[in-house]
Amino acid sequence: MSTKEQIVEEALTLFSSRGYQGTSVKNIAEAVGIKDSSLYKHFKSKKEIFETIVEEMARRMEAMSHTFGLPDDTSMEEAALAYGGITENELVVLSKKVFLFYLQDPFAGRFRRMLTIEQYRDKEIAAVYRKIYMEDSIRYQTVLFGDMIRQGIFSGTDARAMAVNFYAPIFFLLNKYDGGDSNVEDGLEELERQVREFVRIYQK
Amino acid sequence: MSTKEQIVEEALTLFSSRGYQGTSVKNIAEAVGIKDSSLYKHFKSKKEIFETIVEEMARRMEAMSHTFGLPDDTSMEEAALAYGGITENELVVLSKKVFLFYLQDPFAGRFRRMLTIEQYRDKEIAAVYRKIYMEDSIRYQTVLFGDMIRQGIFSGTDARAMAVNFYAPIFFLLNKYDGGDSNVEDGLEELERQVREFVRIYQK
DNA sequence: GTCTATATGCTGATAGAC
DNA sequence: GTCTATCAGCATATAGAC
Repeated sequence: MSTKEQIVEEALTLFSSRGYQGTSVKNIAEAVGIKDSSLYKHFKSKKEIFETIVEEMARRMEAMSHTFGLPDDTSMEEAALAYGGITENELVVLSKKVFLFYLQDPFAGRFRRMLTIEQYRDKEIAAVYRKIYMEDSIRYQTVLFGDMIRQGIFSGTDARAMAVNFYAPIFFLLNKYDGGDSNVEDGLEELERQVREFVRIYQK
Repeated sequence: MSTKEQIVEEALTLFSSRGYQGTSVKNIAEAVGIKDSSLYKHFKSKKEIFETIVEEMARRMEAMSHTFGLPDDTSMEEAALAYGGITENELVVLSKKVFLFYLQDPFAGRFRRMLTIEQYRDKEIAAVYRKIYMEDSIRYQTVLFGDMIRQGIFSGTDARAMAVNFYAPIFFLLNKYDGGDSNVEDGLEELERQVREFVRIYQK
């Protein structure tokens, strides 16, 4: 890994726990193992490091087919559009994948925490945060559940409300099991419970 | 309002948008209209201001009967325990009250934003955040929906999953309509939609 | 309880040697 | 592309006059 990549890496770790203002250029340089002055050969300012992180994440999200945030989110859509529909257990497995991705993916988890911290000081950051974790996710899943209602896999009259009922508990548990010493396995268990309740409610 | 109260007031406003580290003692003093050195006659350190805010909020939350966060949250419980049960419209009105309280209450809204920002840098803050906005809320509502299932107001097998299905969308929309220029009325509309869907799903 | 003055250290950033 | 040296500004906090 190049020094520039290391800087981005360590900066993201620090920004996601202490925040942008709570992290000094010296902190980042020390984590990388160079002097703070050397860091300016790679980035012209602290702000440029932050912007590079945001651009890098946008690039990675774009690389995934939809902004649901899944490396393989097409599997759900394919399942829904295919003959047999999606089973309850498939939905459980899929939800856990989304959950663990946003929580533990080496980049995505820290990035989400960073945006959570920084959203209130900058309108642009707030817009990015809402787009990724709220608007895009809900929009995509609304289409998905709309399809599944039409195919008779689920009952329901309001695909959007259904999408929120599916995604909001994931978002809620993500924020709950986000801290330092919280147990991820408890989170997965609670998530499974919610997904099974979701299926019980909406199944035909 | 005393100078000390003004300091707490202005500090909360600044902490909730720029964060603790992003706010200087001078910023706070300027907002109050005094010199930064004068501020130290009221608080011995910047950290003490922060701690005073947290204690003040804990005191206010305690003053309300339950940590659901409602000034008059008993109304729902009473309704549930009374003869007729709670109507759909009553649940909509109640949800909007909770939503607007956490979003716009002069103290609660800024306090929630402050904890959201500061949760990752300190385990104690994270614990307070989770207790207030997750554990207490869910625990209280689990009891509530358990009662309502027993009384035959709602169908359901898992009161806890039901509580999460009721509260998670509120939490999600709270975070969504939290930013600077987002429209609160849109949030209320979306909330009402979710509550009506909730009732549709769980009504007997 | 406000002010001015001051101490001390850290901040982001630059210049220039190697 | 790393280092040392240096800068001006701002941070938290204290001392002491009024």
